[in-house]
Amino acid sequence: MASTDKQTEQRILDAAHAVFLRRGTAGARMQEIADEAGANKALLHYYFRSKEKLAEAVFQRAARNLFPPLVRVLGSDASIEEKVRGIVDLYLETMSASPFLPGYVLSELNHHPERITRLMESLTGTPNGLSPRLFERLAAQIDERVRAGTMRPITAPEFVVNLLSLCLFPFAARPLFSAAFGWDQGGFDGFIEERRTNLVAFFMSSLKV
Amino acid sequence: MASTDKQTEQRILDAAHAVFLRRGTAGARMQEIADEAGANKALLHYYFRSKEKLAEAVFQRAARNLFPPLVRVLGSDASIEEKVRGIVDLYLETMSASPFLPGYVLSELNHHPERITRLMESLTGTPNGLSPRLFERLAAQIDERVRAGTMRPITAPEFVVNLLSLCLFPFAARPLFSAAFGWDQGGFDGFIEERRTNLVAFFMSSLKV
DNA sequence: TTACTATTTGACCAGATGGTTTAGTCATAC
DNA sequence: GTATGACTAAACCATCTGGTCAAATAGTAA
Repeated sequence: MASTDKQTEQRILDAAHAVFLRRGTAGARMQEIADEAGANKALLHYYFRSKEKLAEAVFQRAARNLFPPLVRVLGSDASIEEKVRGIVDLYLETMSASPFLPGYVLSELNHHPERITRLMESLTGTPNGLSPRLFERLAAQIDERVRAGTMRPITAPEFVVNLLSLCLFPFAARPLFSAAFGWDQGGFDGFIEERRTNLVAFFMSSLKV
Repeated sequence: MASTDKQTEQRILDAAHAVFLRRGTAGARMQEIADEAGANKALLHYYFRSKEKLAEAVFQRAARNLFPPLVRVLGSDASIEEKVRGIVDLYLETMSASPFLPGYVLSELNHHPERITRLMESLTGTPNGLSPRLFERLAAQIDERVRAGTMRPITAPEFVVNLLSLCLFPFAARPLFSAAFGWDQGGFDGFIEERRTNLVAFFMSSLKV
């Protein structure tokens, strides 16, 4: 129709994104994606050769949406407080817009470990699985404060794991928490909204000596 | 052969548990479950009518493994410190034994929200979706300390969400973290082992005024 | 217009999958 | 010995699913 080139491919990718996220890769059906894209099933294969290729494209896109900003913030020259606030803001904002993202990405990484290699490469830039470089700056900042006696000792991985856990888990477990605390959509949104300030306070407080 | 009644049914359930957890419900195949159970595909339908029923059974079993202990600890008369330590120990221990559990349960809850109702009922005992009762005791304990000025203000839901996030997320995101920090199996295990003490300290520290 | 390419479609296919059935084996109980 | 219930093996079925193809439909340059 009116859709030329990239228009259609993008439309398909968007539809695939939506369907894969809500059904999971194995549970997603090409037909449903086609319907959601307002397109023909054959057209999906015209642009992406197979379901697997399409899934890969969606995953890469989702991962690119999720991790590079994190690496950027952690590797920056901002202070620890700024980094914490930056990451909390980043994730609570992003995930509010697409709440299925964390669960989807984690599930994919569990079921397709081979994707992790490529993912890490695209994050570090280097083909090797070198990781420490990513958190070097952060580790140095922590070390500095610990030596100065203004922060409880904590390793960089522990720092990152804790922060990401606190940011992402509530979204991955959203149906559970919503049921447990009797939240509707608004209730959950309210919780997240408050969390933008509460979480920073909680996390920074945990670092005090 | 030598296996009577429950023996076999249990064997099938175990196999289904393993397969569903590592493939996800949609990705699991009845044939694979049969193979893993050392049984016939027809036998699966002999004990459980359909894949859906089998999946339901596995989920209920997984959930019963995951949540009731939590409710028990949180509702007990133990002090806040004891509760935190209890939950950390409980989850880091349990999840080390079956690392796919958190990801599986979260994924299921996202894809089959209708199961939550039944789950909550079995947790509270009541058919109604009443939640506050579960955390009443905890809320009172927190309130008490906040009034006494020995604890930063925090709501009971926030408390629970944070604690669960810190306990469960590392397992759900284990492939990611392992790749990011260059951990092999032993590296991850070591991290979790240290976490048993670190996490309690981290969490309690975050509650200080 | 014509010719050529990119895009789009509907019909179709082969294999996989959940599920059923049939026929029969093997203990154990009666 | 025979009836019963657990179990197996294999064939079978209806449906679903990913994937293909030839034909149709723009779109565009000559």
